[in-house]
Amino acid sequence: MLKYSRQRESIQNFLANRYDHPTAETVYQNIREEFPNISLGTVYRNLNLLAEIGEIQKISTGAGPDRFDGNMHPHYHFICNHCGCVMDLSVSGLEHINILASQNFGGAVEGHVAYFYGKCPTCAEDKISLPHTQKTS
Amino acid sequence: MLKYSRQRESIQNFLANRYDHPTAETVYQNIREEFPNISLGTVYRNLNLLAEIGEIQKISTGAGPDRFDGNMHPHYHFICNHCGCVMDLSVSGLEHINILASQNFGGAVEGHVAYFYGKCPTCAEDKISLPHTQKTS
DNA sequence: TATAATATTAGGAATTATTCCTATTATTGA
DNA sequence: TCAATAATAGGAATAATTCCTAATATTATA
Repeated sequence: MLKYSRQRESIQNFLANRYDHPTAETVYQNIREEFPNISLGTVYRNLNLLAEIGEIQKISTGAGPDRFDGNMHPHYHFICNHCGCVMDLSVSGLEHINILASQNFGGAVEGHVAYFYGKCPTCAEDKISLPHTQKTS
Repeated sequence: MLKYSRQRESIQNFLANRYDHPTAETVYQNIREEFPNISLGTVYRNLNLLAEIGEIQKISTGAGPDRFDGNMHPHYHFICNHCGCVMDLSVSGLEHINILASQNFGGAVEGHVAYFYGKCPTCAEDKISLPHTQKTS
């Protein structure tokens, strides 16, 4: 049985107003301004719980720590190979991708995740070769 | 400049003959039969290096350790929510997915990864609710 | 073939990211 | 108001991976 907690509410509100897919550590640092004694374990527990009940999304990019996304409208993610930033990406035409994947497969395809890689708009535009600062914290 | 190493060749050969997407630890345990003194660090270094030069593929499922795939023919992966096994999945009709993702995006989409989730053929067939043994090692 | 340059290794320490443990505190239903 | 129990803080523990260093293997070239 789920009980209300001020810490969890604060974490969810924080994510609802961010569009940069922060890590657990970044969430922790920010929530500490309101709850100076909150522990990193509490942040992780609530992030995982919120993801399980479908209030937020967990993004495992395969490089670096997991990230979290408060935007639950259907969308994909783009990860810049250059600066490492993670951006929202709406892609239409992929509505039937699970059905495509089911062809010639004996099991049941119930969902998918997809990450797109390349150069983000800022890095693509830059003439200089230094990656621009990653917008993370 | 890349120099030949017997350990790296052995790791690549091992993966070329496996279809179960082993973890670094599993690779390590198996390569130890030929090289009893090989270190886990060497296994990781070579797996990452082989992945970088495109000889093998690294699979980050988001749960548990990374897995490695010696099959470089274009294909996707399916991860069973029930038993955790990782299977190859060929999906046609996704050839233009990077172009779709590029619509209304200022940057450059150069690639993507996608993982499909659900019940593998074995688990879908099972009447009992216990997950069947994961084929990992 | 011998030598020099340097890439790779073994072994283990260190780091990173995350989960787990426990006594205390907060929430909630009765 | 009280009892049941979910959630927390704080920190230890774990899992996965990377990093460090002296020794070894590979390779280009003399």
